[in-house]
Amino acid sequence: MNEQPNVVTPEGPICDPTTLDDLLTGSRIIRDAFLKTTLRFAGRDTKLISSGVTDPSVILIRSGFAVRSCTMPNGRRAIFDLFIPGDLCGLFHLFTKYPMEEITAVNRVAYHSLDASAFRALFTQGKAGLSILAWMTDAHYRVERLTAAIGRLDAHGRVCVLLLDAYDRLRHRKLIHGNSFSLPLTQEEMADFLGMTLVHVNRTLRRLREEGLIVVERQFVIIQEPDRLRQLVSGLPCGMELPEPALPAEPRPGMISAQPRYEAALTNAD
Amino acid sequence: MNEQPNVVTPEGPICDPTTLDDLLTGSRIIRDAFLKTTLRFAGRDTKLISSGVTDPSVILIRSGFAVRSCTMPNGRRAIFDLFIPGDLCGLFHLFTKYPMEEITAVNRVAYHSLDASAFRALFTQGKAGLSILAWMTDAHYRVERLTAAIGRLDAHGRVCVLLLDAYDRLRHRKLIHGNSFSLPLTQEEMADFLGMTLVHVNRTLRRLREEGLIVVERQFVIIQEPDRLRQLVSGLPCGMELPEPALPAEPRPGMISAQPRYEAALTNAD
DNA sequence: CGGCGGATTGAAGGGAATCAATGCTTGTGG
DNA sequence: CCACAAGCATTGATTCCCTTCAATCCGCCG
Repeated sequence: MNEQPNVVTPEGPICDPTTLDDLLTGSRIIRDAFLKTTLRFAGRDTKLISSGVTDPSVILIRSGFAVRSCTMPNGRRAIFDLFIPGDLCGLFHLFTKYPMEEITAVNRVAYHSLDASAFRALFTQGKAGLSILAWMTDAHYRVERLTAAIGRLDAHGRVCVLLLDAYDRLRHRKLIHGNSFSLPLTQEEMADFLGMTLVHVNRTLRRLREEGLIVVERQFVIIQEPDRLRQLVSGLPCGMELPEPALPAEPRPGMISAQPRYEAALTNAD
Repeated sequence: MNEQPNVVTPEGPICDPTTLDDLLTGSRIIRDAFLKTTLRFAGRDTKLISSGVTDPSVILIRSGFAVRSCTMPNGRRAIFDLFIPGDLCGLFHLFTKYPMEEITAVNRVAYHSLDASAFRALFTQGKAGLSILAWMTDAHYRVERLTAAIGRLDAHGRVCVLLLDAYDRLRHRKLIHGNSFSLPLTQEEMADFLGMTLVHVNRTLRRLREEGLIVVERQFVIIQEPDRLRQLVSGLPCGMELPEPALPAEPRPGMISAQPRYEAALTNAD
């Protein structure tokens, strides 16, 4: 039943170099299309895409965080994905006239948006289609990873997955460099993400702090033992670390200093 | 916090008619490409796509069931998706050289397969690309629905989701017509799907039977109160009911009788 | 007939939810 | 500048759903 040993994937799942190159090209086309649109802003808890809206659009996040979620009749909420700066969201609304899910800013968010038909047009432009596919694949892996975590890990493990994943994604996108970062999620939001309750998230965070694994204080996270964490959550499906074209540093001038400070990059705080 | 009433989506999320038409055209191209390849067979517990394999391919299921899953170091398994006849699987392996996940037959499965590069070629052929996108979207909705169920529903609700979804998908594909069908999953597999234990799946099934909602006996399911069930699990993200071209009825001659029997269609049993 | 995989059921324990109260920040208005 | 309220974080006590462990049963196949 457990015959297969931990097949450690060598450097993670990644396709061949030529395809990687195509993906980068495609992503540039997409990025440029978004950058031509005006930059918009949304405050905390604003819906970037509402549930039930007729013609949803696709969004490129420039700064800030957002989540994809839905609320059930009993009032409980389930969060499926966390979007960080540079992410494309709403890809899965391309064919749905009335999405059940919504995308909400957890933060002050700066973004560009393209309506579904304009985005579908992109699809036939050179390598852009391939890139869209890759973005969707990436998003899909994140949900699968989450599903596995919620279904087969206890509270301790789930919180580790959430924090470690955020850490890794922010690092991969070069939005942070050290071992700490700001994560503007309330404990209730973490709970909705991980299929737990606010109270239990709190207790679990305390335990993690006592164990010296991770410190979370206010909305500031310090990853103390990345390697031990990574070991704890091994075996879950993992993403692809797609190549990504850099975004022009910051939407608003004056925010970019010589060495980018992550607080500025992430939360648009002073 | 719970201000939005149950926005019942009128007839489910579906895009505009012209796009629907394009999708159907695209799906036909894809279907034909698969049908040109030889038909293969796989027995129960055979891996259609193994984890860690270098160049995974895409598969069209002709008959039988399969699951997408991964096994964690502690020996526990998580199942992410259930594939039924007519499904495309392995779409999310297009860019991953070493997938962590595997696709396993839960049944005797007949299928066609195309390797990743051949499938990627399809991508640029007319509307096929759009169709692939739609297939991925559909699969994505299923996992999100599962995530919400595991995270925010109790055992009772989760089992309902699993059985009702299987029922709806089989019906949508016209593989069954009545209110009963054969579902070749063991209780352990259901447990891995729903983030529960085998024992508790069993108890929950008993409770459902006692309540007169669903009867599951051996691998045969009878949906007794579809409407009450649907109400129980409302609020979850729901799929799109894509238009699909019909597949030629049965891979092996002699299995198709005047009125198709679901046992034959689903399990290849005599 | 014996063995095996799957299903079923019981008893006991634990992890997480629930209920409830208190503290801490932050922002707002007097 | 302070008071107050609102939202979030923290902690305790209790309950219960689900897991774990274990035994038995059933149908099937060699």
